[in-house]
Amino acid sequence: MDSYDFKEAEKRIIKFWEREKIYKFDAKSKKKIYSIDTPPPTVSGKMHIGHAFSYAQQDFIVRYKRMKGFNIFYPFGTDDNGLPTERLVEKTKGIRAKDFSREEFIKICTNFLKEELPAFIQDWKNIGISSDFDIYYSTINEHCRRISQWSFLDLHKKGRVYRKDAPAMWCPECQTGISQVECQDKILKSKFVHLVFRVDGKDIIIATTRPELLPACVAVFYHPSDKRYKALKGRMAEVPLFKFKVPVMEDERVSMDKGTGIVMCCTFGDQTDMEWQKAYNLAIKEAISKNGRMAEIAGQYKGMRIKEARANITEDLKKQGVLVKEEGIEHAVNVHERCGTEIEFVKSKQWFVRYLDLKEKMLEWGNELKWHPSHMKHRYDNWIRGLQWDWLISRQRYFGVPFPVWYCKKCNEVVLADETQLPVDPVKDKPKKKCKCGSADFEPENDVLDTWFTSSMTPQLAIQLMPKNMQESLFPMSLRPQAHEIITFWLFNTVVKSNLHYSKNPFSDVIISGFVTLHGEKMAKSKGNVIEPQAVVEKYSADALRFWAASSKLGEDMEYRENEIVAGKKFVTKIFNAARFIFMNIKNDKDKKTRQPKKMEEIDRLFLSRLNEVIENSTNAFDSYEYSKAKSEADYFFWHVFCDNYLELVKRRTYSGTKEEKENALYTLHSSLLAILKLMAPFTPFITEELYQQHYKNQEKEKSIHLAGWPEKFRIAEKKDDADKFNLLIEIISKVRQAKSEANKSIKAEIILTIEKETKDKLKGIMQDLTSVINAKEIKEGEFKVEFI
RNA sequence: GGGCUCGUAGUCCAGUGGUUAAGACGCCGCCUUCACACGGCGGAGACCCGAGGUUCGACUCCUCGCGGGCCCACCA
Repeated sequence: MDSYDFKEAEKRIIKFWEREKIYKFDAKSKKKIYSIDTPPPTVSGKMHIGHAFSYAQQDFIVRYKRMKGFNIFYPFGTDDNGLPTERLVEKTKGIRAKDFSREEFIKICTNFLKEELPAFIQDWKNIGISSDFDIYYSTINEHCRRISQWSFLDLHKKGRVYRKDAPAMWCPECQTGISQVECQDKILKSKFVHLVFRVDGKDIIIATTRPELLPACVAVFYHPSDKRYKALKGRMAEVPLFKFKVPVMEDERVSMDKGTGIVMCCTFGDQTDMEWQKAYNLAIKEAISKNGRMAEIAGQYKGMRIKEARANITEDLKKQGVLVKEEGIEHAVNVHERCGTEIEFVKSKQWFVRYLDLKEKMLEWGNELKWHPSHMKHRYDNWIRGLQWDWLISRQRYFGVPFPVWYCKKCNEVVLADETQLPVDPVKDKPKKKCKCGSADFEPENDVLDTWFTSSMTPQLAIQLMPKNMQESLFPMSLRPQAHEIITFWLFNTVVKSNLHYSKNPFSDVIISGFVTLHGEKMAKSKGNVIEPQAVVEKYSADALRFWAASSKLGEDMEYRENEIVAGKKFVTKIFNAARFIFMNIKNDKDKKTRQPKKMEEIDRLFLSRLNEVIENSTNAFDSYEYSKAKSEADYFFWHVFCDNYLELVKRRTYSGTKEEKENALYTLHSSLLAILKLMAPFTPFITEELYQQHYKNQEKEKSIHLAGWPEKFRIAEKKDDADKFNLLIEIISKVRQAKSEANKSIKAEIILTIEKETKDKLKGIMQDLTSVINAKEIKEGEFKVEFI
């Protein structure tokens, strides 16, 4: 074969891996298990380059562990119960979720996924991810709904979930509660109005952009160190227009330089308002109701839309002379990304997971994990320290895992589903028993669970696909690989859930990958700066893509440059050609010398000694998750030691050496190439598999290089000054090449070389190799000199 | 505003309390019987973001800046 056709080969090799079940988890094996809590990618389109980058990085580790002899449990799931999938379906099908019943919409989504998923998952296969794709879950399927609902029931049993009235983000236009991901920042024009509040007959001026919230005002705040208002502490302020009185209080959350430095607090104004309500146990007043209109307490403004009320109230404030100043401003507000409407906080009944009391324990759980890189733990800690609320898990969406809950119409009692009937859809199904009060008339819970509530169960989602007797040995898992921006969501929630359910951490090690940037920014569809990995694979091969991904350390973001991928492609070509040279000289199995010769040539010994160093360094690097170091060790050795020097040194013997010399050379070439292939197999699984299949399969036990053992050091007699001797040889070769280049001579030009006697003595045993590689007619003693003939 | 992180040749990145600061891409020059021109060899190219400090000595440790990024918070 003259050249390597990666397009043909990679397709063929993927099929080979699938057919031979190379990556199958062996449930019967006695080998030690290494299990991975694989991130389930969100189904919202195609695999993007960031996916390719981080999944390749976790795959390096997994492939290494597999070669190290572990029984690998590497499942694959897709996260498709969330809003992104819902949105994708709506977009692709041109429909709107709210026009369907939940059951209908779920059916549409499920069918859609059934069609789209194989192509979606194929992208992961195409970049050589070595998951056992038969261990598969989809976070919306029955299996996952059952586990997610079980989780809810279990937490309920443990007293960890509760339902209560709480402010929720609400879109008055769409009339639905929304989650944080549905919010968007938008710069809007607004008016800052300065209003007069009266305190003990004195006027104080308060600025606000929301005069329509005046009827919900419950207090006014200033900063404790603000001397202007210090005297007012504990007094009552009279709210303009509405004429009721609220206390003047101090709190550090006020910024002295904003507005007039004194602010009104309305229970559902914004986040801070709600914090104050909670902190000082202030009254709860609702100015805006769910339909987006003014509520009862707005008096004459009741029933008006928000903007209408704002205009009317502003007008009336002016009339009464209590509006002293009006200034136009621009500020960022949260809007509903679908309709652009400003988000309100509205009181409604929501389910929560109670966990604020566990902050100390959460920090301990984090300490018990082994973080790679270690600084990523700070993000976890920092998030916990800043936690202010219990986990709100209800979402007013359609496509998601329903709460396994009904409410008794007669006595309002919460009725839970029975574990045996999971998964349930309360809208469609009925409780197994009557309510305690005897009634059988139930109201279903319409909300669905936060998608993180389900994805925080990924270890169980995967493990429970296995036979019961296996499950215990798979949990906790060995490794959680993921990206850093979701430490506070996915990782945190998984750790919490696992500890609440099972009183232990879900995994022991965590590896955090960075992401791909373009011009310094994270690649994202919304920024329009995406590179499609599919196109990269098509043009340069999956090996090249992975080779590039291996050049960045864990946790480091990397700037995308197409040129870097070229280096990977060159590596593939180079190793193919190096193998071609070797096997040009080894025509058949008879020529293969797999046993180490009794009397080894000095140059071979020196070379293998150097290779041993690489094997050791590479292994150590992998053991501490430093795959990029492992890769550069092997890559450097292959290119600069093996190809640039050793192959040239050994040519004399392979072309014109004695039988013994030749056999010795071929042994070293044959066995060192295998070691190099193995060292590179985690990174470039395709070309290494191809060469293994072509040249090594017959003599090796395993049917794939990826099942073959990780290379062991060669058993040779190593001496202290081996490295010095080898480096000295290479240094001289390099100096001769330099001289030839400067003289514009061919690299093969014949020369007479002069070197110091001392140097010559040091190179005892390898002078003949030196002579041939530089094509010297003679090597003299004296000051270093290169003469052309 | 808070936390974390990064800042090394035109570009992407290695790296260590004392090195001739590594490699790759790009650039320039030379080299074609004998694995590879999808190549080889050689070369040019870096006051290691800035200012202080610790030290006999810092690109490497500390402090403060400046700049990029991510997450969180804020958005009266």
